[in-house]
Amino acid sequence: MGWEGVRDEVLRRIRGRVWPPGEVIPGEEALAVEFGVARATVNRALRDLAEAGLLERRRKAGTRVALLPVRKATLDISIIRQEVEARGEVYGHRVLERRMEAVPLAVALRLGVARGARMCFLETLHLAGGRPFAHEVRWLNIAVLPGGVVPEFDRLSANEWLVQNVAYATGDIEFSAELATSAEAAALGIRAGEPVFVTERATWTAEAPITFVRLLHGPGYRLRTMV
Amino acid sequence: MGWEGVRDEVLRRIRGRVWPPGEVIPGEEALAVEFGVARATVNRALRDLAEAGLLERRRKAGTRVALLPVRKATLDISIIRQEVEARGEVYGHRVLERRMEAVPLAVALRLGVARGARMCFLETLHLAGGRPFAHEVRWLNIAVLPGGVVPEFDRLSANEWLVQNVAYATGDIEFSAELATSAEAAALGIRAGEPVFVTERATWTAEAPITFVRLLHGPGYRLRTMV
DNA sequence: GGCGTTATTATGTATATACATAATGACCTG
DNA sequence: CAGGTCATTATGTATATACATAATAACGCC
Repeated sequence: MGWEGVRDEVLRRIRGRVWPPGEVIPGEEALAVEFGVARATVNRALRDLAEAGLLERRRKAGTRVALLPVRKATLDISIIRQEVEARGEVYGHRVLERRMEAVPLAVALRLGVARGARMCFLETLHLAGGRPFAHEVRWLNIAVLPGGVVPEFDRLSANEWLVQNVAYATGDIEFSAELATSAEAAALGIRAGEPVFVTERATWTAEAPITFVRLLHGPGYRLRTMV
Repeated sequence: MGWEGVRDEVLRRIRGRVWPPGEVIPGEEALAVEFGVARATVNRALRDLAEAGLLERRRKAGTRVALLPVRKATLDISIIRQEVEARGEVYGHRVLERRMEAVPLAVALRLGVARGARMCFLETLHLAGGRPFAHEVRWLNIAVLPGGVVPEFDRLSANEWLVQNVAYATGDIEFSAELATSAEAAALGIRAGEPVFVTERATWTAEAPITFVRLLHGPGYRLRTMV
């Protein structure tokens, strides 16, 4: 039995309430003997379940089944083109606006730059099968662009361009529900006052902020994940 | 240097484009020699980065920096009470409805039960500091309840009760933006036509479907995650 | 009994070694 | 040269062993 086998058997016992929530399960050594594997193999299996939030492990105290399991769902944050193509539709995008602009206060706070700092403002419409799929508003720190030159983004979307040309970065993401403004509705081809699914994402490296994006998906859009 | 040290150094090289996207990085053996650690230690570090979506690993082909990194953001799916208490507010909940009902077609499809199957219908309001926080509509398979008896859910919310009394389960989650109906708006204390953040979650075990929940958060609610 | 110190213990990590597995690329054959 | 076969190779996993670490439990002192 490999580590996945051990994991599945432990999972079965948790689900089957052989080991109910809150209960301390046998130690790695004991399980290794029971399953006839090395302790390292048991460790790998239990570590995996702990990372998934089903077990809580503490040195000396042992391993117990999580009382209130904070399940961890993993979202795949993909590039919009991938998302559209995964639906079997043809991807396209149009740059609506592209200029230098002082960032709004909210964006400045989110990215940690001085208020009034000048960044590249981009407004883009992403298309799926020729129809509006998502409306994007983005502020981009030109300091991180190689050579300080802002590309046209007419062939490659800013998202994709950044992924391929700027260092891998960390960031945070916020999802919310809002009402489309009339301008946003017009861009997305929906009526004003219809609900939009908003994704806001701030990205930065250790050295500098990179970009803040606000992405709007029209009614019917669903973000899916498995637990 | 431990495995986290190796991971951080590799991450630094990826971010610093020492190893640009698409490039094959040195093999585990070579890195182990360079860093002065065992191959298992390098393996642990690279595996971690691969799980995060930054590296792509294939036997024989080697390890390369992801060209289009599908970043994996982990959402912590917690119990609503925890979420409210994490905001420093007092949690409460009220059961609005509780009856047996034939499931709507959409729910039947989502849970994989026969259309028209009878399940327990629950309508609940979650409160934060006495004010409406989320509106919950739930269908619950009574077959999975120990003894087939439906609890009152007046002390413990259905969510929490299920976590503690029914086997750990798998499921899927969908997030979307919708407009509140007048009934929903009334329950949440908002105006009809305001946008709501919708979380729909289906849960089941290998044996049977457990529950389908539709959770509505009013305007201002934000789902946050880090990448 | 209260409180700080120490011993114990389960998990965490590191290592060398060995073999398994999958995918590539070279080779061989028709 | 096409196409299938096989050797090669990097990662994947398993193992025994050793030591590190954190947290508890036991101890002993005042």
